[in-house]
Formats: sequence, structure tokens, C-alpha cells
Amino acid sequence: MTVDGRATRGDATRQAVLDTALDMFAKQGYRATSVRDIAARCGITHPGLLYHFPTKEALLKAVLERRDEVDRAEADDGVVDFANLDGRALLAHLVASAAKNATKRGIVELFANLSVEATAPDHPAHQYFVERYASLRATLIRGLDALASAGVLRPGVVPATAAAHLIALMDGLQIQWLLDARTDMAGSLRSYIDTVLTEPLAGP
Amino acid sequence: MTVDGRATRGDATRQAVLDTALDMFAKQGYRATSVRDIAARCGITHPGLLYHFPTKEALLKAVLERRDEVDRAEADDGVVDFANLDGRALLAHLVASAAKNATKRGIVELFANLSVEATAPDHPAHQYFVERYASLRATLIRGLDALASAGVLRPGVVPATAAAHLIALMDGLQIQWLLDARTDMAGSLRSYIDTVLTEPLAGP
DNA sequence: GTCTATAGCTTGATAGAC
DNA sequence: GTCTATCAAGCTATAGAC
Repeated sequence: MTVDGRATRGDATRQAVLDTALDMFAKQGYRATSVRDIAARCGITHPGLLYHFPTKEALLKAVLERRDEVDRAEADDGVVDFANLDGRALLAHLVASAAKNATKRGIVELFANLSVEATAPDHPAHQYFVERYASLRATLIRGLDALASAGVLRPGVVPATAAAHLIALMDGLQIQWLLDARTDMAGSLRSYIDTVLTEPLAGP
Repeated sequence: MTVDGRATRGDATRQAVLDTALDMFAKQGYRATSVRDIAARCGITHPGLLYHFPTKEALLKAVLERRDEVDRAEADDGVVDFANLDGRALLAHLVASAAKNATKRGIVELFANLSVEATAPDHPAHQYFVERYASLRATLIRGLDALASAGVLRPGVVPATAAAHLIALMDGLQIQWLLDARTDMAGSLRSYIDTVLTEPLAGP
């Protein structure tokens, strides 16, 4: 879409490239996917693609931004603001995300692949992931602090430690699930959360 | 070494290649490291290298096997058999491993990279990782079962679930540590273990 | 056991026509 | 906006000399 709301042909192609790139980065990883492959699946040639995204790296960044938009849109079912959920709702949201991820192998592969690749300081997505982890960690600590104040955190649980555990569990369980789809990411995460709270998390 | 115990020049080269490959796969990932680069750092050409290991894939497998040998040798400080440690010693060993890993960024990068890459069923190291995870999981469940029988497991802790948590934590904490070296892998792991036991793990 | 030389392929990116 | 054509560079792997 252009700023004034009219869709052009170029924008349609741009969208198709973005969707296809997301799918292929997800299934094969960023490094293992070539610009040519993406272009071919969109019915154009690779210089055609590079007209819209000048480099492969620019395409990756656009894909990540688009992914965040989609996630935000989905979370806005009830116009919820993730960063300001109350403690229990925040933890419930993590479990729900894990359950939803189990229906999207491609997305899980993309982020599992990238979060390791992007660990290298010179990776195009390095800064994106540094910020992503820092922000998630901060949100979790805030939520756990609130739960501590409300007295529903099991004594001895340190918010910063539990936050690190939660993030590690989400990442680690994804690897186990990718290796063996019988892994219950959501259930496993929930059972950790229940050891942290004085009263189990409600819900499905 | 040849079967009868005599070292030959070829064997020395073989060893150098193995060590160098481990180092470079670790620092840059398997896919991003070329056979040429490895050969050059060994002072030979790449066809020279391919005489010893017919393909890059064969080299990877040899590196993984070598890594396991070294790990086993290190664990055998006191001639300990990892799979038959008693429960507490097994958990203490995990913490010690995490601490040791924090001195070897290369190795951590190699395994973090590979455990995600190898999630793809057609990856050369797929079977290796499937078996690695299954065996670690089995060992952990056995150890936790023993602790449960001894009555030192906090009530409500399910061995299979705690085993999945421990593996996920080790993998996930590695990613956080690679992103930010201030992450305390060993401490974080230990604090999870302490929530699972009725009495904290002794030791440094 | 290691070399030179090279085949044969894929990659990301650019120039310039239409 | 998309194409053809092409570049320069990288890769794994092989053939055959020494």
C-alpha cells in the first residue's frame, strides 16, 4: 500500500516477496536460502527482487519487521498491550504463544535458526536480537516483580533468575520440539511456571 | 595412530586437521567454514585435506566423534561413568559442565549452531543429535528417578518434565550467554536444580 | 601423502535494455 | 518494475602428476 491507500502492482510483488522470504528463511534458515530461490517462487528473477530490496540483508530486516507487525496484530485480538499485562496474564500469554508456535514449524525454525546465527556480533540481525531479548527480559522481570509484591510468588524465587529461566526454556524447548514433535512446549513451560507461583496458572 | 601403535606423518596431519576444523566450525559455524580455510591453516591445500576426509561431511562427523572422546576423557578425571553417576553427582556434573563451557565460546557456538541446524532431518549431523538428546534425556530421567526414590526430590516434580527442563535450560542459557557474556549459565542452572531438590546441591 | 590444475556449480550484486 | 546478461567470488570435489 502506498501512503494514500492505493495499492500498486509493485506493492503486491513486494508483499509476495516478503511472505515467500519469511516462509523460506523459516524452513531452511537465512544463510541456506538464496535470493534466486525466493525470487523464483515469486515468479520473478533475482534482479527483479533486488529492485524491491537492494540486498539480501535488507530483505531479512524487512521480514523481521513484518513478523513483528503480524505478531502485534494477532496479540491485538483484544487490543492487549504485551508490555503492560499483569503478571499472571503475561505468563499465560507465554504459554499460549508456545501452544500457537506448535502449529507453525516454519516460524519456529526461523527464530531458532536466527537467534543462534545472530549471536555473532557481525550478523545483520544481531542488534535486532539483542534488543528483542533485552526487552522480553525486562517485561518478564516487571511482571514477576508485580507478582512478588502481590505475594503470589513462591518464596525464594528471584525475578531476574526466573526471567532468564523462562526465556531459556522457550528457546530450548523449541529445539527439542523441532527434533521431536511429540515435545509438549506449552505444557512443559506451564509446569515450570507452576513451580514459581504459589497457585497454579488457570486456563486451558 | 595406526593399529599397531606407530604414528605416521599422515596421522599427525589428520590430527591437526581435526583440531583446526573443530576450532573453525566452532568460531564460524559449519556452513560458514570452507574446507580451503581449514586446509590453509593446517599448511596444506584442500585436496590434501580431502585425502584424509573424503568429504566435508565426513570431516564434521569425525570432529563430533573427537569432541565426544575429549569430553569423555575429561570426565574421566576420576574414571567416572557419566551414565551411571548417582543423581546428585549427575546434576552437579551438569553445573560443572556449564561452568567449563563458559571458558570455551567456540565449543558453545559449535553446538548451539549445530543443534539447530541439525534439526533438519536431512542434515548430516541429524542422527547424531537425535541420539545425543535421547541419551541425555534417558540418563537424566534415570538420575531423577533415583533421587525420587531416595525421597530428596521436591514433591510434585515429575522426572521426565524436569529432564526436559534441564536440557532446555542448558540450550537456552547458551544462547543468552552468547548474546551477553555476563549471563551466568552455571548459576542459573544450579538455581533451577535447587528448586527441584529438597536440599540444595553442595559444592563450589 | 600431498601437490597443481581445473571442472562445475552457486552465490550476491550490477549494468543496461525495455 | 522487470528483464537478460554478466561479473567476481566463493564453494566442493576430482584427475592426475610427483
